[in-house]
Amino acid sequence: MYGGVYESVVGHIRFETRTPRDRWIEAGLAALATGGPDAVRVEALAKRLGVTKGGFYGFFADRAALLTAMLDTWERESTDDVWERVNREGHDPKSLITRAGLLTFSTDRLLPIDLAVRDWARRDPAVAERLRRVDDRRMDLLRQMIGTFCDDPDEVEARSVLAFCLLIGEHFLAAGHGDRTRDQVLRRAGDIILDREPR
Amino acid sequence: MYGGVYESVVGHIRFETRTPRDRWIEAGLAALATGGPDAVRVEALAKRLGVTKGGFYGFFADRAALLTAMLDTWERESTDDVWERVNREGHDPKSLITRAGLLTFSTDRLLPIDLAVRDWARRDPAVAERLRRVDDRRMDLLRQMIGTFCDDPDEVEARSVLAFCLLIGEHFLAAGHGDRTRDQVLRRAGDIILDREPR
DNA sequence: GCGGCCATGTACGGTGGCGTATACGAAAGT
DNA sequence: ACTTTCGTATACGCCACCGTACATGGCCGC
Repeated sequence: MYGGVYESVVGHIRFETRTPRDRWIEAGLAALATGGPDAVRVEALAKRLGVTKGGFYGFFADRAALLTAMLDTWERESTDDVWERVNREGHDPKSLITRAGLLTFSTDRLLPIDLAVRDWARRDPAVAERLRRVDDRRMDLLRQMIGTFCDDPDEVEARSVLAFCLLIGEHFLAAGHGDRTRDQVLRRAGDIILDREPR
Repeated sequence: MYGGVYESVVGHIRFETRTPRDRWIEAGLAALATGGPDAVRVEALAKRLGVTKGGFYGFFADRAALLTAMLDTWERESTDDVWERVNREGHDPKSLITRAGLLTFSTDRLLPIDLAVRDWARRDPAVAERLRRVDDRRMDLLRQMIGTFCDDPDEVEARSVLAFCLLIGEHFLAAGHGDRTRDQVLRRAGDIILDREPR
């Protein structure tokens, strides 16, 4: 029982692959997002992909290699995402922060992975280093935008951290807000960070 | 080779216990803090405690029962901690927030557990419900204190969430701050949240 | 100091996951 | 068509962990 066939290219040789390397990585990231690093299990991914683990070890030396590859693509996609966000939306700094999804953290795909990686980074120094690279880029973006309407560099840094922590912490905060929506509260919090009149 | 003996009391009967229930829970929380829920493994805890798992199943029906008991004590200690923090330190709201360790999140013991529980809650609804109870209490405290110098209830809510997210998010943020210390930036961020002049 | 109690040690079966070895089978080239 | 190639299925040994059954040996009250 052999499934469909997908194309891959290595060097100049074109050959077919039923479940290419990328699909393993994709499944791995999905598992990471749902259940953390410990949920990334070769045999479980195989089952989810409708195959056995037979082909896995042709692409990866072992489970650790998959985890590394997953982090590679996550890091790349995440930084690309930051870049794309800046170019896609206009250049008005404040609206860029809120509208471009810096307050909603854009993609639904990357967000759960991001949160999982953050927790993972607390235990694995190698992951922490990658996360730091990604976070540094995002912070640069925030500093740049907040710097357009705030002169004191210390204050820029403080407001940037505030923005970032709000974006992250929101997803780890379980409390309710009475009659208000989480979104309402977040918008108002954004007004404070951006030193803007509430609408 | 039998180790030391600890006392326990159930009903009116006093008996000895070498590794009482509490010690299993304690070890479980330590493992949770270090490696997440998946790291809480009966045999690993036993090894860490210098015993075998023989006695474990006298205290707990199974691994799940331990996890529940762990969450019980965590929830109790966490809410007690909030209470104690209010009473221990003075009653000046702003200094209470920063000094009482709401900006340092007090105990070194509870913090790592707290962070682990937060990630855990994203996957387990039962954990999420417990976390919500704890967070609601903390948010109440924040609202109360911030309400002493801020009248607009919407703004109180926003600033409270901002404070909370800063406390949590800080530990999930990997970015650096150039020359500045994380603490310096946090203090300045606190100034913004508390609408206070920077010192 | 004797007997019982009870936490612990020991041993076991079952499960699930990792990584390896080998056979199979569909394409693609010749 | 025959062969090569390469992903996949299958089967295996290994190990870690769960939960159970039973043996063991300190404390305790007597």
